[in-house]
Amino acid sequence: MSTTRGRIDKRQAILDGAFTVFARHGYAQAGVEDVAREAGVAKPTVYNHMTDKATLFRHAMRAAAMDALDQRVAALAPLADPGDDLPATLEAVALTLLRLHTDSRYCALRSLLYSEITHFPDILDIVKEFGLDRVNQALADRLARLALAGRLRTTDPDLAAEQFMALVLGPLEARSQMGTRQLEEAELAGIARAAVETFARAWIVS
Amino acid sequence: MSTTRGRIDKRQAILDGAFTVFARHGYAQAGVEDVAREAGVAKPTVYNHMTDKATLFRHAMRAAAMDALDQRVAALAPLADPGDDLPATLEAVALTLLRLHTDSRYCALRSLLYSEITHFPDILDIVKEFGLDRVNQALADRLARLALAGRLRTTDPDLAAEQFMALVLGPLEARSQMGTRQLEEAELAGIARAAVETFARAWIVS
DNA sequence: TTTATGTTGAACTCATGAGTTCAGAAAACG
DNA sequence: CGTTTTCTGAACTCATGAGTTCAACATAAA
Repeated sequence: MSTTRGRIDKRQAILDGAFTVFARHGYAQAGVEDVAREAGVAKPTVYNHMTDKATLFRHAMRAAAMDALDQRVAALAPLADPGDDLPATLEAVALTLLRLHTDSRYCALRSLLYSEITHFPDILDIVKEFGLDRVNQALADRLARLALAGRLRTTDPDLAAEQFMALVLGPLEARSQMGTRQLEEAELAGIARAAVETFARAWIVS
Repeated sequence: MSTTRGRIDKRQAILDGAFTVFARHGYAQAGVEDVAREAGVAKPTVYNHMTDKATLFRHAMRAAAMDALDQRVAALAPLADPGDDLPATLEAVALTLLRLHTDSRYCALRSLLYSEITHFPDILDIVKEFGLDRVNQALADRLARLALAGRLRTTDPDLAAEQFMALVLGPLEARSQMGTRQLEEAELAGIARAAVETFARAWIVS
């Protein structure tokens, strides 16, 4: 087996610590020594698991992106069976998405993707595999069901999903000052409300 | 005078070259030597004008952000006197904004802001002074005039502006794969069209 | 031409951090 | 228990890049 080594498996601790440190200082400014300390591990141990600082970065980013995608897709669950009040359900989903988007680890993930995409062209694969496109697709699936049930205009579920996400997340990014300002719950709720109101005028039947 | 020195004033060349190099490699990976070469200047000359690599970065970012803001505000001009066809005017403005947003220097500016905001907390001032908030405000002003003229629902011009920007730029960011994929003109036009259609349903009078 | 200022290239110092080495400790396993 | 595997800490090599120094050079103004 390779799952149980001489000691505990430190791999996960290393990946977590790596993401934490990269999130704090950025790729170039973060030291492998810092990662080791954050993970409660010695520097050579890091190199036992990861050949490179670059490999370490890629694995840490991949893990964080997977995690983020799972959370977001899970947030769409209420749309599988919305009650009588579709706008209320949409508003609840929007609010959950907004809360997830204000999480500091997610903000850091986005920053890192944006900043290192030139230096690591291959992390684009991570975006394609675990990025917001996937959330859009999942949302479009839900909306397609609703259109089929006659509760949504039946033109283009992909476009509807795209615009819903834009109406929810766009104002957040505009107001959050690049993730530096922490919005209160009430403001998030206001954004969700406004987004759903506009979305409803364009897409919800009667 | 300090405007005319012993030779030509190299300051602008240094700032331009600095932004180009920072955009290519990121702050940490970019060398002052590279900046000097890009600007066609010797390394000590850079230190004659800028005390620090950090100062160099701040000045270069500020200049680039000012430039970007000017372009965007200028793009709103048609709304000062829209013809009979308000949706068409909005669509034209949206398309111009989309084109500006796909410019590689602007993408680089956003990447740099996102990635270095933790290491340079004070560039947040640049965002506040020259960021998209200013565009939102300018747009809200235009929309307020239109509301007063009875051509727009008169509830909240700030919200309308925010949602317009979200509907235009949100789908762009979703589709452009973090600025790596270059969209064709036709796709941009499609985004603008869809954005204005939804915006019109929610905000345009009859 | 003289003077003051700015520019140049090259060589320099110095700190930082990636990646390695190694002898020894500690845990898992028989 | 002994063996094997992994972890540890400290010290090491080595490349990179920020910032400086300096003597020679170019230019504008006096």
